[in-house]
Amino acid sequence: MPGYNQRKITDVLNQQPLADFKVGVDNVIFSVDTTLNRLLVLLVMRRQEPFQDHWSLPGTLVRQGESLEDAAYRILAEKIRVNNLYLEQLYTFGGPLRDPREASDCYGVRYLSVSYFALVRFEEAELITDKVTGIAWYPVKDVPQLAFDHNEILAYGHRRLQNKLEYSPVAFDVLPEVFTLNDLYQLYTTVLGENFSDYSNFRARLLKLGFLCDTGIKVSRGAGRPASLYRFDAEAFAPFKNKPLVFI
Amino acid sequence: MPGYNQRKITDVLNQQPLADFKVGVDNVIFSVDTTLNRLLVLLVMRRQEPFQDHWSLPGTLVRQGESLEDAAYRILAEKIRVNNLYLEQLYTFGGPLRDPREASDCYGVRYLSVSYFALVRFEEAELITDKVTGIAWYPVKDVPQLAFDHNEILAYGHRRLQNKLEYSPVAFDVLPEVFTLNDLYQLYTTVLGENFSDYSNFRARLLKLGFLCDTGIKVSRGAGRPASLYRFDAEAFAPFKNKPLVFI
DNA sequence: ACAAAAGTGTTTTTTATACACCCATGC
DNA sequence: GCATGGGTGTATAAAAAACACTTTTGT
Repeated sequence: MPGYNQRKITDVLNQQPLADFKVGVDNVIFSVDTTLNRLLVLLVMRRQEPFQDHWSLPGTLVRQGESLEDAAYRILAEKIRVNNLYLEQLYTFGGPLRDPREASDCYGVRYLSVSYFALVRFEEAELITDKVTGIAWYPVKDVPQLAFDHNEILAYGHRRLQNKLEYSPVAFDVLPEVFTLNDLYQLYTTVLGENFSDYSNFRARLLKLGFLCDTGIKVSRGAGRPASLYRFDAEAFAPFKNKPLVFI
Repeated sequence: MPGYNQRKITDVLNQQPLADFKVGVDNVIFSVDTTLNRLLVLLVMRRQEPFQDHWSLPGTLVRQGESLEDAAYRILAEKIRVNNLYLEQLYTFGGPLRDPREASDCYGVRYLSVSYFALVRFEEAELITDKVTGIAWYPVKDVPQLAFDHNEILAYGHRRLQNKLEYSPVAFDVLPEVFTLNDLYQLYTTVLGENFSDYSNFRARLLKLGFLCDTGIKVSRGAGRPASLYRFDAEAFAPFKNKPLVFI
Protein backbone atom coordinates (compact mmCIF):
# COMPACT_ATOMS: atom_id res chain seq x y z
CA MET A 1 0.00 0.00 0.00
CA PRO A 2 2.18 2.83 -1.27
CA GLY A 3 -0.24 5.65 -0.33
CA TYR A 4 -0.18 4.59 3.27
CA ASN A 5 3.60 4.59 3.52
CA GLN A 6 3.88 7.93 1.78
CA ARG A 7 1.38 9.42 4.15
CA LYS A 8 3.29 8.07 7.09
CA ILE A 9 6.46 9.80 5.95
CA THR A 10 4.87 13.21 5.46
CA ASP A 11 3.22 12.81 8.85
CA VAL A 12 6.55 12.38 10.52
CA LEU A 13 7.90 15.41 8.71
CA ASN A 14 4.93 17.60 9.66
CA GLN A 15 4.76 16.53 13.25
CA GLN A 16 5.87 18.78 16.08
CA PRO A 17 7.31 16.98 19.07
CA LEU A 18 4.78 15.84 21.64
CA ALA A 19 4.60 17.59 24.98
CA ASP A 20 5.70 15.75 28.11
CA PHE A 21 3.44 16.15 31.06
CA LYS A 22 3.45 15.81 34.76
CA VAL A 23 -0.12 15.41 35.93
CA GLY A 24 -1.35 16.86 39.18
CA VAL A 25 -4.62 16.45 41.01
CA ASP A 26 -6.16 19.25 43.06
CA ASN A 27 -9.02 18.69 45.44
CA VAL A 28 -11.79 21.13 46.21
CA ILE A 29 -13.07 19.87 49.55
CA PHE A 30 -16.10 21.64 50.96
CA SER A 31 -17.73 21.37 54.31
CA VAL A 32 -20.46 23.29 56.06
CA ASP A 33 -20.11 24.69 59.53
CA THR A 34 -23.71 24.28 60.60
CA THR A 35 -23.32 26.31 63.77
CA LEU A 36 -22.09 29.43 62.00
CA ASN A 37 -23.80 28.66 58.69
CA ARG A 38 -20.68 29.06 56.64
CA LEU A 39 -19.51 27.16 53.60
CA LEU A 40 -15.88 26.18 54.06
CA VAL A 41 -13.16 24.97 51.75
CA LEU A 42 -10.01 23.11 52.72
CA LEU A 43 -6.78 24.99 51.98
CA VAL A 44 -3.16 24.17 52.64
CA MET A 45 -0.19 26.50 52.91
CA ARG A 46 2.49 25.77 50.33
CA ARG A 47 5.95 25.22 51.80
CA GLN A 48 7.89 25.01 48.57
CA GLU A 49 8.26 27.00 45.38
CA PRO A 50 6.49 27.97 43.28
CA PHE A 51 4.01 30.02 45.30
CA GLN A 52 5.75 29.34 48.58
CA ASP A 53 3.71 30.71 51.52
CA HIS A 54 0.57 30.99 49.44
CA TRP A 55 -2.60 29.12 50.28
CA SER A 56 -3.60 26.49 47.75
CA LEU A 57 -5.98 23.60 47.21
CA PRO A 58 -4.58 20.32 48.53
CA GLY A 59 -2.96 18.65 45.56
CA THR A 60 -0.20 16.36 44.48
CA LEU A 61 1.49 15.01 41.39
CA VAL A 62 0.49 11.59 40.09
CA ARG A 63 3.03 8.85 40.69
CA GLN A 64 4.00 5.85 38.65
CA GLY A 65 1.35 3.16 38.57
CA GLU A 66 -1.17 5.41 40.31
CA SER A 67 -4.55 6.35 38.86
CA LEU A 68 -5.80 9.93 38.97
CA GLU A 69 -8.33 9.02 41.62
CA ASP A 70 -5.76 7.17 43.68
CA ALA A 71 -3.61 10.27 43.75
CA ALA A 72 -6.54 12.44 44.75
CA TYR A 73 -7.44 10.12 47.61
CA ARG A 74 -3.81 9.81 48.67
CA ILE A 75 -3.22 13.52 49.13
CA LEU A 76 -6.53 13.82 50.89
CA ALA A 77 -5.67 11.06 53.34
CA GLU A 78 -2.54 13.00 54.21
CA LYS A 79 -4.51 16.11 55.09
CA ILE A 80 -7.75 14.97 56.61
CA ARG A 81 -9.34 11.98 58.35
CA VAL A 82 -12.97 11.44 57.39
CA ASN A 83 -15.38 8.58 56.70
CA ASN A 84 -17.09 7.73 53.45
CA LEU A 85 -15.45 10.34 51.34
CA TYR A 86 -16.56 10.35 47.73
CA LEU A 87 -14.51 12.36 45.27
CA GLU A 88 -16.00 13.47 41.98
CA GLN A 89 -14.00 14.70 39.01
CA LEU A 90 -14.46 18.38 38.29
CA TYR A 91 -12.44 19.66 35.36
CA THR A 92 -9.01 19.46 33.79
CA PHE A 93 -6.89 22.57 33.46
CA GLY A 94 -4.03 22.14 31.07
CA GLY A 95 -3.04 25.25 29.18
CA PRO A 96 0.64 25.88 28.77
CA LEU A 97 2.07 28.33 31.29
CA ARG A 98 -0.55 27.71 33.95
CA ASP A 99 2.34 26.60 36.13
CA PRO A 100 5.38 28.90 36.46
CA ARG A 101 7.65 25.86 36.48
CA GLU A 102 6.96 25.72 32.75
CA ALA A 103 7.89 29.32 32.11
CA SER A 104 11.64 29.03 32.33
CA ASP A 105 11.92 26.63 29.43
CA CYS A 106 8.78 26.85 27.40
CA TYR A 107 9.23 23.54 25.64
CA GLY A 108 10.11 21.59 28.75
CA VAL A 109 7.71 19.57 30.78
CA ARG A 110 4.10 20.71 31.10
CA TYR A 111 1.94 20.66 34.23
CA LEU A 112 -1.67 19.61 33.97
CA SER A 113 -4.22 19.64 36.77
CA VAL A 114 -7.18 17.33 37.10
CA SER A 115 -9.46 18.65 39.83
CA TYR A 116 -11.76 16.67 42.09
CA PHE A 117 -14.35 17.80 44.56
CA ALA A 118 -16.19 16.52 47.60
CA LEU A 119 -18.42 17.61 50.43
CA VAL A 120 -17.53 16.26 53.86
CA ARG A 121 -18.94 16.40 57.38
CA PHE A 122 -17.36 19.31 59.17
CA GLU A 123 -17.63 17.79 62.63
CA GLU A 124 -16.17 14.43 61.66
CA ALA A 125 -13.38 15.77 59.50
CA GLU A 126 -10.18 15.81 61.45
CA LEU A 127 -7.45 17.91 59.91
CA ILE A 128 -4.01 16.36 60.02
CA THR A 129 -1.72 19.11 61.06
CA ASP A 130 1.98 19.11 61.80
CA LYS A 131 4.45 21.79 62.73
CA VAL A 132 5.36 22.68 59.18
CA THR A 133 2.26 22.39 57.04
CA GLY A 134 -0.47 24.97 57.44
CA ILE A 135 -3.93 23.58 56.80
CA ALA A 136 -7.29 25.21 57.45
CA TRP A 137 -10.97 25.44 56.66
CA TYR A 138 -11.52 28.77 54.96
CA PRO A 139 -14.94 30.39 54.50
CA VAL A 140 -15.54 30.35 50.77
CA LYS A 141 -16.72 33.94 50.90
CA ASP A 142 -13.30 35.21 51.86
CA VAL A 143 -10.63 32.98 50.44
CA PRO A 144 -7.45 34.90 49.67
CA GLN A 145 -5.46 34.87 46.47
CA LEU A 146 -4.46 31.24 45.94
CA ALA A 147 -1.51 29.61 44.19
CA PHE A 148 -1.66 28.80 40.46
CA ASP A 149 -5.16 29.02 38.99
CA HIS A 150 -6.69 27.61 42.14
CA ASN A 151 -9.16 30.45 42.59
CA GLU A 152 -10.60 29.54 39.23
CA ILE A 153 -10.79 25.87 40.17
CA LEU A 154 -12.50 26.75 43.43
CA ALA A 155 -15.10 28.90 41.69
CA TYR A 156 -15.81 26.05 39.32
CA GLY A 157 -16.19 23.65 42.23
CA HIS A 158 -18.56 25.97 44.03
CA ARG A 159 -20.88 26.14 41.04
CA ARG A 160 -20.81 22.36 40.76
CA LEU A 161 -21.67 21.97 44.41
CA GLN A 162 -24.67 24.26 44.08
CA ASN A 163 -25.96 22.28 41.12
CA LYS A 164 -25.38 18.99 42.84
CA LEU A 165 -27.31 20.02 45.91
CA GLU A 166 -30.33 20.65 43.73
CA TYR A 167 -30.72 17.20 42.30
CA SER A 168 -28.84 14.78 44.49
CA PRO A 169 -28.94 13.86 48.15
CA VAL A 170 -25.41 15.01 49.00
CA ALA A 171 -26.83 17.04 51.85
CA PHE A 172 -27.44 13.86 53.82
CA ASP A 173 -23.82 12.83 53.49
CA VAL A 174 -22.84 15.97 55.28
CA LEU A 175 -25.51 16.17 57.93
CA PRO A 176 -25.34 13.98 61.03
CA GLU A 177 -27.28 10.70 61.07
CA VAL A 178 -30.30 12.48 62.51
CA PHE A 179 -31.07 16.13 61.98
CA THR A 180 -33.87 18.62 62.21
CA LEU A 181 -35.59 19.98 59.14
CA ASN A 182 -34.21 23.35 60.04
CA ASP A 183 -30.65 21.96 59.97
CA LEU A 184 -31.34 20.78 56.45
CA TYR A 185 -32.85 24.10 55.46
CA GLN A 186 -29.88 25.99 56.87
CA LEU A 187 -27.51 23.78 54.91
CA TYR A 188 -29.32 24.57 51.69
CA THR A 189 -29.40 28.27 52.34
CA THR A 190 -25.72 28.50 53.22
CA VAL A 191 -24.69 26.69 50.05
CA LEU A 192 -27.30 28.11 47.69
CA GLY A 193 -27.59 31.58 49.14
CA GLU A 194 -30.56 33.30 50.74
CA ASN A 195 -34.11 33.22 49.42
CA PHE A 196 -33.81 30.04 47.43
CA SER A 197 -37.07 28.90 48.95
CA ASP A 198 -39.53 29.57 51.71
CA TYR A 199 -38.91 27.33 54.75
CA SER A 200 -42.49 26.25 54.93
CA ASN A 201 -42.62 25.14 51.30
CA PHE A 202 -39.22 23.53 51.47
CA ARG A 203 -40.46 21.54 54.39
CA ALA A 204 -43.74 20.53 52.81
CA ARG A 205 -42.16 19.37 49.56
CA LEU A 206 -39.45 17.38 51.24
CA LEU A 207 -41.79 15.60 53.61
CA LYS A 208 -44.15 14.73 50.78
CA LEU A 209 -41.34 13.00 48.89
CA GLY A 210 -41.27 10.53 51.72
CA PHE A 211 -37.61 9.70 52.13
CA LEU A 212 -37.26 11.52 55.43
CA CYS A 213 -38.54 9.58 58.40
CA ASP A 214 -39.44 11.23 61.64
CA THR A 215 -37.69 9.46 64.52
CA GLY A 216 -40.17 10.96 66.95
CA ILE A 217 -37.30 12.17 69.09
CA LYS A 218 -37.53 15.83 69.94
CA VAL A 219 -34.62 18.12 70.47
CA SER A 220 -34.73 21.55 72.03
CA ARG A 221 -32.19 24.16 71.03
CA GLY A 222 -32.54 27.23 73.25
CA ALA A 223 -35.91 28.89 73.19
CA GLY A 224 -38.70 27.74 70.94
CA ARG A 225 -40.63 24.60 70.32
CA PRO A 226 -38.50 21.45 70.16
CA ALA A 227 -37.89 20.07 66.69
CA SER A 228 -38.29 16.53 65.49
CA LEU A 229 -35.18 14.65 64.47
CA TYR A 230 -35.38 13.11 61.02
CA ARG A 231 -33.38 10.39 59.35
CA PHE A 232 -32.63 10.06 55.63
CA ASP A 233 -33.96 6.82 54.17
CA ALA A 234 -31.70 5.89 51.26
CA GLU A 235 -34.02 3.12 50.07
CA ALA A 236 -37.02 5.40 49.90
CA PHE A 237 -34.92 7.87 47.96
CA ALA A 238 -33.92 5.32 45.32
CA PRO A 239 -36.83 6.06 42.92
CA PHE A 240 -35.75 9.70 42.76
CA LYS A 241 -32.21 8.86 41.75
CA ASN A 242 -31.14 10.65 38.56
CA LYS A 243 -34.39 12.57 38.45
CA PRO A 244 -33.29 16.17 38.30
CA LEU A 245 -34.58 18.79 40.67
CA VAL A 246 -36.11 16.75 43.39
CA PHE A 247 -35.97 19.76 45.62
CA ILE A 248 -36.05 23.47 44.97
CA MET B 1 14.13 26.30 60.31
CA PRO B 2 15.30 22.77 61.09
CA GLY B 3 11.83 21.18 61.10
CA TYR B 4 11.26 22.28 57.57
CA ASN B 5 14.51 20.84 56.28
CA GLN B 6 14.01 17.60 58.07
CA ARG B 7 10.57 17.23 56.60
CA LYS B 8 11.94 17.88 53.16
CA ILE B 9 14.43 15.05 53.50
CA THR B 10 11.88 12.47 54.64
CA ASP B 11 9.66 13.59 51.81
CA VAL B 12 12.29 12.79 49.28
CA LEU B 13 12.86 9.41 50.87
CA ASN B 14 9.17 8.52 50.93
CA GLN B 15 8.40 9.71 47.50
CA GLN B 16 7.77 7.31 44.64
CA PRO B 17 8.88 8.57 41.26
CA LEU B 18 6.36 10.69 39.41
CA ALA B 19 4.64 9.31 36.36
CA ASP B 20 5.44 10.78 32.96
CA PHE B 21 2.46 11.39 30.78
CA LYS B 22 1.59 11.91 27.19
CA VAL B 23 -1.76 13.66 27.05
CA GLY B 24 -4.27 12.94 24.35
CA VAL B 25 -7.52 14.63 23.47
CA ASP B 26 -10.48 12.72 22.08
CA ASN B 27 -13.47 14.42 20.55
CA VAL B 28 -17.04 13.23 20.71
CA ILE B 29 -18.63 15.07 17.79
CA PHE B 30 -22.35 14.67 17.38
CA SER B 31 -24.63 15.75 14.60
CA VAL B 32 -28.24 15.08 13.80
CA ASP B 33 -29.42 13.89 10.43
CA THR B 34 -32.72 15.70 10.39
CA THR B 35 -34.04 13.88 7.33
CA LEU B 36 -33.64 10.42 8.85
CA ASN B 37 -33.93 11.59 12.46
CA ARG B 38 -30.76 9.90 13.57
CA LEU B 39 -28.17 11.01 16.07
CA LEU B 40 -24.71 10.57 14.57
CA VAL B 41 -21.21 10.52 15.96
CA LEU B 42 -18.00 11.12 14.06
CA LEU B 43 -15.64 8.15 13.97
CA VAL B 44 -12.30 7.60 12.28
CA MET B 45 -10.60 4.38 11.31
CA ARG B 46 -7.25 3.89 13.01
CA ARG B 47 -4.38 3.23 10.63
CA GLN B 48 -1.69 2.50 13.17
CA GLU B 49 -1.20 0.35 16.22
CA PRO B 50 -2.56 0.00 18.76
CA PHE B 51 -6.08 -0.89 17.64
CA GLN B 52 -5.19 -0.71 13.95
CA ASP B 53 -8.31 -1.05 11.78
CA HIS B 54 -10.63 -0.27 14.66
CA TRP B 55 -12.99 2.68 14.66
CA SER B 56 -12.19 5.34 17.21
CA LEU B 57 -13.08 8.85 18.26
CA PRO B 58 -11.00 11.46 16.44
CA GLY B 59 -8.13 12.25 18.75
CA THR B 60 -4.53 13.28 18.91
CA LEU B 61 -1.68 13.73 21.33
CA VAL B 62 -0.94 17.20 22.67
CA ARG B 63 2.17 18.84 21.24
CA GLN B 64 4.69 21.16 22.79
CA GLY B 65 3.35 24.64 23.44
CA GLU B 66 -0.19 23.56 22.60
CA SER B 67 -3.13 23.86 24.98
CA LEU B 68 -5.60 21.01 25.40
CA GLU B 69 -8.22 22.94 23.51
CA ASP B 70 -5.83 23.80 20.73
CA ALA B 71 -5.09 20.14 20.23
CA ALA B 72 -8.78 19.28 20.20
CA TYR B 73 -9.50 21.93 17.57
CA ARG B 74 -6.45 20.93 15.54
CA ILE B 75 -7.42 17.30 15.10
CA LEU B 76 -10.95 18.34 14.36
CA ALA B 77 -9.84 20.74 11.65
CA GLU B 78 -8.02 17.83 10.04
CA LYS B 79 -11.16 15.72 9.91
CA ILE B 80 -14.03 18.08 9.29
CA ARG B 81 -14.79 21.54 7.92
CA VAL B 82 -17.54 23.33 9.81
CA ASN B 83 -18.41 26.84 10.99
CA ASN B 84 -18.74 28.07 14.54
CA LEU B 85 -17.69 24.91 16.25
CA TYR B 86 -17.70 25.10 20.03
CA LEU B 87 -15.94 22.34 21.92
CA GLU B 88 -16.76 21.65 25.54
CA GLN B 89 -14.64 19.59 27.90
CA LEU B 90 -16.22 16.33 28.91
CA TYR B 91 -14.10 14.22 31.23
CA THR B 92 -10.56 13.05 31.79
CA PHE B 93 -9.73 9.37 31.68
CA GLY B 94 -6.38 8.60 33.17
CA GLY B 95 -6.14 5.24 34.86
CA PRO B 96 -2.98 3.28 34.25
CA LEU B 97 -3.30 0.60 31.58
CA ARG B 98 -6.13 2.28 29.69
CA ASP B 99 -3.76 2.39 26.74
CA PRO B 100 -2.01 -0.85 25.71
CA ARG B 101 1.11 1.12 24.91
CA GLU B 102 1.59 1.32 28.67
CA ALA B 103 1.24 -2.39 29.24
CA SER B 104 4.62 -3.52 27.99
CA ASP B 105 6.57 -1.54 30.55
CA CYS B 106 4.25 -0.66 33.37
CA TYR B 107 6.39 2.13 34.74
CA GLY B 108 7.03 3.77 31.41
CA VAL B 109 5.07 6.65 30.04
CA ARG B 110 1.35 6.92 30.79
CA TYR B 111 -1.41 7.93 28.39
CA LEU B 112 -4.14 10.21 29.59
CA SER B 113 -7.18 11.28 27.59
CA VAL B 114 -9.04 14.54 27.99
CA SER B 115 -12.29 14.31 26.06
CA TYR B 116 -14.22 17.12 24.43
CA PHE B 117 -17.61 17.17 22.85
CA ALA B 118 -19.59 19.23 20.38
CA LEU B 119 -22.76 19.22 18.34
CA VAL B 120 -22.40 20.36 14.72
CA ARG B 121 -24.66 21.00 11.78
CA PHE B 122 -24.85 17.81 9.75
CA GLU B 123 -25.50 19.53 6.43
CA GLU B 124 -22.65 22.02 6.77
CA ALA B 125 -20.11 19.61 8.13
CA GLU B 126 -17.83 18.47 5.37
CA LEU B 127 -15.77 15.42 6.19
CA ILE B 128 -12.17 15.59 5.04
CA THR B 129 -11.43 12.27 3.52
CA ASP B 130 -8.38 10.92 1.80
CA LYS B 131 -7.45 7.56 0.38
CA VAL B 132 -5.96 6.24 3.59
CA THR B 133 -8.03 7.52 6.47
CA GLY B 134 -11.53 6.17 6.96
CA ILE B 135 -13.91 8.68 8.46
CA ALA B 136 -17.67 8.47 8.86
CA TRP B 137 -20.79 9.58 10.66
CA TYR B 138 -22.06 6.60 12.61
CA PRO B 139 -25.57 6.34 14.06
CA VAL B 140 -25.07 6.39 17.82
CA LYS B 141 -27.48 3.49 18.20
CA ASP B 142 -25.20 1.09 16.39
CA VAL B 143 -21.59 2.09 16.89
CA PRO B 144 -19.27 -0.90 16.84
CA GLN B 145 -16.61 -1.82 19.36
CA LEU B 146 -14.23 1.15 19.44
CA ALA B 147 -10.54 1.47 20.20
CA PHE B 148 -9.32 2.04 23.77
CA ASP B 149 -12.09 3.05 26.18
CA HIS B 150 -13.81 5.11 23.51
CA ASN B 151 -17.19 3.42 23.90
CA GLU B 152 -17.19 4.58 27.48
CA ILE B 153 -16.27 8.11 26.46
CA LEU B 154 -19.00 8.12 23.83
CA ALA B 155 -21.62 6.99 26.33
CA TYR B 156 -20.55 9.76 28.67
CA GLY B 157 -20.79 12.30 25.88
CA HIS B 158 -24.26 11.12 24.92
CA ARG B 159 -25.55 11.65 28.44
CA ARG B 160 -24.00 15.11 28.52
CA LEU B 161 -25.62 16.02 25.24
CA GLN B 162 -29.03 15.00 26.51
CA ASN B 163 -28.61 17.12 29.62
CA LYS B 164 -27.32 20.05 27.67
CA LEU B 165 -30.25 20.04 25.31
CA GLU B 166 -32.57 20.45 28.26
CA TYR B 167 -31.19 23.68 29.61
CA SER B 168 -29.20 25.37 26.89
CA PRO B 169 -29.91 26.51 23.36
CA VAL B 170 -27.47 24.15 21.61
CA ALA B 171 -30.28 23.02 19.35
CA PHE B 172 -30.13 26.32 17.49
CA ASP B 173 -26.46 25.86 16.75
CA VAL B 174 -27.30 22.71 14.89
CA LEU B 175 -30.47 23.73 13.12
CA PRO B 176 -30.31 25.90 10.01
CA GLU B 177 -30.74 29.66 10.38
CA VAL B 178 -34.49 29.29 9.91
CA PHE B 179 -36.42 26.18 10.80
CA THR B 180 -39.91 24.98 11.48
CA LEU B 181 -41.09 24.17 14.96
CA ASN B 182 -41.43 20.61 13.87
CA ASP B 183 -37.76 20.51 12.87
CA LEU B 184 -36.95 21.62 16.40
CA TYR B 185 -39.30 19.07 17.90
CA GLN B 186 -37.81 16.29 15.80
CA LEU B 187 -34.33 17.26 16.90
CA TYR B 188 -35.34 17.02 20.53
CA THR B 189 -37.03 13.67 20.09
CA THR B 190 -34.09 12.11 18.24
CA VAL B 191 -31.63 13.16 20.90
CA LEU B 192 -33.82 12.70 23.96
CA GLY B 193 -35.84 9.71 22.80
CA GLU B 194 -39.58 9.38 22.16
CA ASN B 195 -42.29 10.76 24.39
CA PHE B 196 -40.23 13.39 26.12
CA SER B 197 -43.09 15.83 25.56
CA ASP B 198 -46.29 16.36 23.64
CA TYR B 199 -45.66 18.40 20.48
CA SER B 200 -48.45 20.81 21.22
CA ASN B 201 -47.13 21.60 24.69
CA PHE B 202 -43.54 21.78 23.51
CA ARG B 203 -44.67 24.32 20.98
CA ALA B 204 -46.71 26.39 23.40
CA ARG B 205 -43.98 26.61 26.01
CA LEU B 206 -41.30 27.50 23.53
CA LEU B 207 -43.31 30.23 21.86
CA LYS B 208 -44.28 31.73 25.18
CA LEU B 209 -40.64 32.11 26.13
CA GLY B 210 -40.39 34.54 23.26
CA PHE B 211 -36.96 33.94 21.82
CA LEU B 212 -38.27 32.35 18.64
CA CYS B 213 -39.44 34.83 16.06
CA ASP B 214 -41.78 33.88 13.27
CA THR B 215 -40.34 35.04 9.95
CA GLY B 216 -43.77 34.81 8.37
CA ILE B 217 -42.30 32.73 5.57
CA LYS B 218 -44.17 29.52 4.97
CA VAL B 219 -42.65 26.33 3.72
CA SER B 220 -44.52 23.33 2.42
CA ARG B 221 -43.02 19.88 2.79
CA GLY B 222 -45.13 17.37 0.88
CA ALA B 223 -48.72 17.12 2.00
CA GLY B 224 -50.11 19.09 4.87
CA ARG B 225 -50.40 22.69 5.85
CA PRO B 226 -47.26 24.73 5.25
CA ALA B 227 -45.22 25.48 8.37
CA SER B 228 -43.88 28.83 9.49
CA LEU B 229 -40.15 29.30 9.50
CA TYR B 230 -38.77 30.54 12.81
CA ARG B 231 -35.51 32.17 13.75
CA PHE B 232 -33.69 31.93 17.09
CA ASP B 233 -33.21 35.33 18.73
CA ALA B 234 -30.06 35.11 20.83
CA GLU B 235 -30.70 38.49 22.50
CA ALA B 236 -34.16 37.53 23.59
CA PHE B 237 -32.75 34.30 24.98
CA ALA B 238 -30.17 36.09 27.12
CA PRO B 239 -32.34 36.35 30.27
CA PHE B 240 -32.77 32.57 30.29
CA LYS B 241 -29.05 31.90 30.22
CA ASN B 242 -27.93 29.64 33.04
CA LYS B 243 -31.48 29.08 34.16
CA PRO B 244 -31.88 25.35 34.15
CA LEU B 245 -34.70 23.58 32.38
CA VAL B 246 -36.02 26.24 30.12
CA PHE B 247 -37.69 23.56 28.10
CA ILE B 248 -39.00 20.10 28.92
C1' DA C 1 -46.69 36.82 79.47
C1' DC C 2 -43.89 36.86 75.69
C1' DA C 3 -40.43 35.83 72.34
C1' DA C 4 -38.63 32.29 69.60
C1' DA C 5 -38.58 28.38 66.97
C1' DA C 6 -41.44 24.39 65.02
C1' DG C 7 -44.99 22.99 62.42
C1' DT C 8 -49.78 23.30 59.77
C1' DG C 9 -52.88 25.04 56.54
C1' DT C 10 -54.89 28.05 52.93
C1' DT C 11 -55.00 30.85 48.88
C1' DT C 12 -53.33 32.24 44.51
C1' DT C 13 -50.71 31.64 40.56
C1' DT C 14 -48.21 29.10 37.40
C1' DT C 15 -46.96 24.93 34.95
C1' DA C 16 -47.65 20.21 33.21
C1' DT C 17 -50.40 16.93 30.66
C1' DA C 18 -53.71 15.23 27.78
C1' DC C 19 -56.52 15.97 24.51
C1' DA C 20 -60.01 17.92 21.02
C1' DC C 21 -60.39 20.44 17.18
C1' DC C 22 -59.70 23.79 13.31
C1' DC C 23 -56.57 25.09 9.19
C1' DA C 24 -54.22 24.69 4.80
C1' DT C 25 -52.32 21.98 1.54
C1' DG C 26 -51.40 17.74 -1.92
C1' DC C 27 -53.41 14.13 -4.17
C1' DG D 1 -63.16 14.62 -0.41
C1' DC D 2 -59.89 13.22 2.56
C1' DA D 3 -55.46 12.17 4.35
C1' DT D 4 -51.62 14.72 6.18
C1' DG D 5 -49.11 17.60 8.81
C1' DG D 6 -49.48 22.57 10.98
C1' DG D 7 -51.42 25.19 14.47
C1' DT D 8 -54.83 26.72 18.41
C1' DG D 9 -57.43 26.13 22.44
C1' DT D 10 -59.33 24.06 26.61
C1' DA D 11 -60.04 21.17 30.82
C1' DT D 12 -57.85 19.01 34.51
C1' DA D 13 -54.31 18.13 37.63
C1' DA D 14 -50.18 19.17 39.89
C1' DA D 15 -46.69 22.08 41.56
C1' DA D 16 -44.69 26.58 43.04
C1' DA D 17 -44.97 30.62 45.81
C1' DA D 18 -46.65 33.57 49.34
C1' DC D 19 -48.14 33.96 53.75
C1' DA D 20 -51.31 33.54 57.80
C1' DC D 21 -51.72 31.02 61.79
C1' DT D 22 -51.19 27.52 65.60
C1' DT D 23 -48.21 24.88 68.82
C1' DT D 24 -44.68 24.27 72.18
C1' DT D 25 -40.93 25.48 74.39
C1' DG D 26 -37.32 28.83 77.37
C1' DT D 27 -37.01 32.83 79.99
